[in-house]
Amino acid sequence: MGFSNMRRQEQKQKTRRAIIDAAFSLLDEQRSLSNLSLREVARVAGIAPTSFYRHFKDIDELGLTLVDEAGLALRQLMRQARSRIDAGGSVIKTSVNTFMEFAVENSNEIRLLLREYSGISPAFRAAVSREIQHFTQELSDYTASHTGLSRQLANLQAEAMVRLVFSAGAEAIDATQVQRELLGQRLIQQLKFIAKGAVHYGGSNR
Amino acid sequence: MGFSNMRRQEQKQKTRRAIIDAAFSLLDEQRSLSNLSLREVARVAGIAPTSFYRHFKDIDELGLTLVDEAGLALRQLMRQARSRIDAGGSVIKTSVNTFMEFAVENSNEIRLLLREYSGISPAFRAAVSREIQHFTQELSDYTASHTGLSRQLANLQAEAMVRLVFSAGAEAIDATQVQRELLGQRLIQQLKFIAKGAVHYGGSNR
DNA sequence: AATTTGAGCGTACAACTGTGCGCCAATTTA
DNA sequence: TAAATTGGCGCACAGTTGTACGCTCAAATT
Repeated sequence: MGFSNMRRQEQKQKTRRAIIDAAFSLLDEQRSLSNLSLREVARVAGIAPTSFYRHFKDIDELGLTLVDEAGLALRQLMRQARSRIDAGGSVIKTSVNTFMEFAVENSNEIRLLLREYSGISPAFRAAVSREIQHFTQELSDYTASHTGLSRQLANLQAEAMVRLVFSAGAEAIDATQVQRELLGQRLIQQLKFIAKGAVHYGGSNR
Repeated sequence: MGFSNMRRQEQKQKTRRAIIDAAFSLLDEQRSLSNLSLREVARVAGIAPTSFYRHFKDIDELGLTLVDEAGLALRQLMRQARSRIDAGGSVIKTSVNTFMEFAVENSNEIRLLLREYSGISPAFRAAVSREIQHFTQELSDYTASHTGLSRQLANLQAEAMVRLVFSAGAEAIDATQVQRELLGQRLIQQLKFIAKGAVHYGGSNR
C-alpha cells in the first residue's frame, strides 16, 4: 500500500498496536474479551477483517496479549506504590490512594482484569489469576520483610487484602469521584482490620 | 397441541420453567447471561425460538429472572447458616462451611451471581449488587446484635467479609474438593483477621 | 535487475443470530 | 354449541459472525 518510506517491521508493529488499541477501546464499553468480535476490532483498527490474521492467530491470542499488557500495568502500579511508601507515608493509605488513582487513569486495563478474573474463558481466568497471584506475592514479600509476620501469616494477609482491594476496585471504576472517595475511606478501614487481625494472631501470641 | 387434560396456566408455567432451567444449564458451561442466545435456550428448552416471546419480552428479562432466583437461593443460604449457628458452633467456621457446601450444590446460581457481579451488563450488575447488598445487610444486623459493635463498624466488617467470601467463592466453584478444603481453611483465618480487627477498633477503644 | 516475501484487501460462503408474520389447534369463555 | 383467546410453530428475512482463497504490490533479498 501507500506507506512509502517505512520499513516493513515498523509498519507491522504499528498495525499491531492499532489492533490492540482498538480492542482496548472497545472494552471501554459493553464488551468483554469473550464477546469481542474480530470484525469489530478490525473495523475500529481500520483494517480489513482478514488482515487480522497477519498479526494474531485467534481472537483469543489477542485476548491473552491484552491480559499481559494489563498485567504489566499492574506491576507498574505496584512499583509506583512502593516508591511512594518508601518516600514516607502510611502503607495502607498510600496503597489505596495509588490504586484508586491508577484505576481511574488505566480504567481499561483494570476493567479488563476485573472482568476476566471471574469471566467465561478458563484461559483468560487463568491468565488473570496468574497476574493477581504475582501481585499478591509481591505484597506478601514486602510486608513479611517490613513487619515481624511469618511468611504464612503475611501470605494470608496479602491475599485477603488483594481480594478486598480488587473487589472494591470493581465498584470504583464506574463510580463518581465522591463515591470513590467514600469507597476508599471504607476500604482503608477494612484493610486496617486485616492488618490488626494478622498482627494479633502472629505478634505477641494468642 | 397434545397436552390434553392440562389447564392452560399449568402448561405455561411448565414451559416457563423449562426455559429457565435450560438457561441455567447453559450457564453451567462457557456462557454468561450476556452471550446467552435466545435460540440456544429455546433449543435446550425444547421449544421453537419464537415461542420464547410468549414468556419473556427479552433475553434480558429472562436474565433478570435468573438473577432473582439466584438471589433467592442466596437468602436461603443465609437462613440455613443462621439456624446452624444458633444450634451452636463457631459463627465464622459454620458460615464458611455452609457457604462452601451451598456453592457446590447450587453452583449454577452462585456462578451466575459471581459472573454477573462484575459482568458486562449494567442492569445485571445492579441486580446482583442489590442481592449482595441485601446479604451484607443481614450479616451486619446479625453481628451488630450479637456483639457490642457499633452499626458503623458492623457494616464495615460485614462488607469486608462478604467481599472476601464471594471472592473466594469464585475460586471454589471450579476447584477440586481438596483445593476447596484448603481455600476454606484460609478463608476462615482471614475472616478471623477481620473480626479481630473490627473488635480492636471498636471494643475497648484503641 | 530479477526474484521472493508478506501485509493488506475484496469476495464469497456457510453458520448463526433476533424477530416479524400468519397459521393452527386446544382451552377457555360466552 | 359458537366464539374468543392464546401457547406454540414454521417460514422468512436481514444482519452479523469467522474464515478460506486468491490477488496486488511495495519492500526485502538475491
